[in-house]
Amino acid sequence: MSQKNLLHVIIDKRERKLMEVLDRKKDKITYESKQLEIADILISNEVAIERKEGFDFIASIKDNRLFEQLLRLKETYITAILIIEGLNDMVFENTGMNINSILGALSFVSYKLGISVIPTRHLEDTAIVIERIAYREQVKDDMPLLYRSAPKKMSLQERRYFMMESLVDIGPKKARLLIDTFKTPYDAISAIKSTKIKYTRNGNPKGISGIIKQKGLKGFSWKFIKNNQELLFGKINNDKQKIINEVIKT
Amino acid sequence: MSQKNLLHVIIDKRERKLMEVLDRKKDKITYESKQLEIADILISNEVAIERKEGFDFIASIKDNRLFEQLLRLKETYITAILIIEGLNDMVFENTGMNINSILGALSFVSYKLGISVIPTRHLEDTAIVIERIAYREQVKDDMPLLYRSAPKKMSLQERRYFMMESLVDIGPKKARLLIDTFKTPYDAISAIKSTKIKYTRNGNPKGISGIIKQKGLKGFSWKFIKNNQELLFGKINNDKQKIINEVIKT
DNA sequence: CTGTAATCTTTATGA
DNA sequence: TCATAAAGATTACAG
Repeated sequence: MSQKNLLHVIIDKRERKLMEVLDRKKDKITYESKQLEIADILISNEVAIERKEGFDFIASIKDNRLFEQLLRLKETYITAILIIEGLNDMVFENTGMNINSILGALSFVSYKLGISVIPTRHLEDTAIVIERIAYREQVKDDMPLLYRSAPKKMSLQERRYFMMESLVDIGPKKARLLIDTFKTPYDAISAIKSTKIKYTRNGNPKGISGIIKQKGLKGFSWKFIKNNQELLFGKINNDKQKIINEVIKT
Repeated sequence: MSQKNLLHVIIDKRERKLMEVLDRKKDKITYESKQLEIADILISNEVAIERKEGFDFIASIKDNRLFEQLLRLKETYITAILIIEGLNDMVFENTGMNINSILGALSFVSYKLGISVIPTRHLEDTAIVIERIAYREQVKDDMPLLYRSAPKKMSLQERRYFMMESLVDIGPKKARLLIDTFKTPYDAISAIKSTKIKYTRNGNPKGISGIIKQKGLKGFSWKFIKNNQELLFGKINNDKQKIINEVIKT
């Protein structure tokens, strides 16, 4: 399998060691070093690789770095590949992390995120994999029998959920509920704006009134309204509001 | 996270050992044993898993069994998963096979065939992976999506900046500028709402008019307004708006 | 990612 | 009707 055409890839500046390994394969593959923002290795405009060493893989699960990086990778390139290097027994055991979490993350990335996971033993293996993939993409490109989903940017809808999650006292569930009910962030925020806190005769807050209540949304109570009105609209004169509520109270 | 719903999978008759392991997880997952022609484990009508132990994985590369099986798997099920079990250094070394061939096959299956490869250490890991995937497919179908782990301990002001950053075509600088100018997210969003896009005589968008323009904020173009109005308020009838803008154009 | 702890909502109950 | 307690969800945090 002689390769007349030299393979060529782009490698992130920080991957010094990988370059050293590739230097020993000069006759087969060349590279250029650039400052890459998203991937570690670029095979083509469509194929990008993120490389993670075993320990860093685990660490990146904890701080959510892994999913952020991989989602960006997937958004940007048609084919996103994750090479996990040296994920051996030792790595699994020498982390205070739950095995379920590690395997769960692995499964999620591979089967739910649709990112190609390739395990290797060490950097030398990784270099081989890179060379193989570059060969397929750049030389043996005559095999188009695979269908891969086009890069998927975050949809508007996802971004709307996303936006509501920057409120306080909220998580994915409530964020979704708000957008699903009110359709747009503006309408959701307007709903919060128009919501009033009800008070008991003794002056204790108890429940809310307004469109959110009317729609029967669960999980939104006076504390949520109070905190988020402050966030969204600034300090509110609660005394004044309280009086009003006394009057309009049903 | 109590699982009221019991997970259920179908396992090929020959996978005796796997069943033994799953028997110890009776409270979480049940299975039925059937004669399966194509896959080893069936999670649903759409998701099927092929399980291969390290040595058999290598052996199946040699005799071409691997690609035959996996291609059939991919043809039959929407999501095809390959669990490679115990592919450790020993397996790599104790086979007369070229390392390049093994890694090449691995790469091919994962990135070119588009099959989800999940490496595990042993059968126990495999059982966990099966349970995790079944859980996602059968219970957690209403995906939490990608949600950003919003920094919970943030001052109100920081959170306002943060909220603006979930707009499109914006970064930390513009987000800050918006809040510093309009004080609250609601006022900032209202400013975007009331902003109009100006058009040239030929009907091409050019510049904006409104409070944002008046305040002299830099970096907010008609594209920014258009994209974020869509995000915040939903589709806008641009034709109608265009006409209005023609009239009010300064 | 997962599992568990902390927190908040809602429902139930008694005064 | 209000206040309190228990039950049920959701979110926060650590690993």
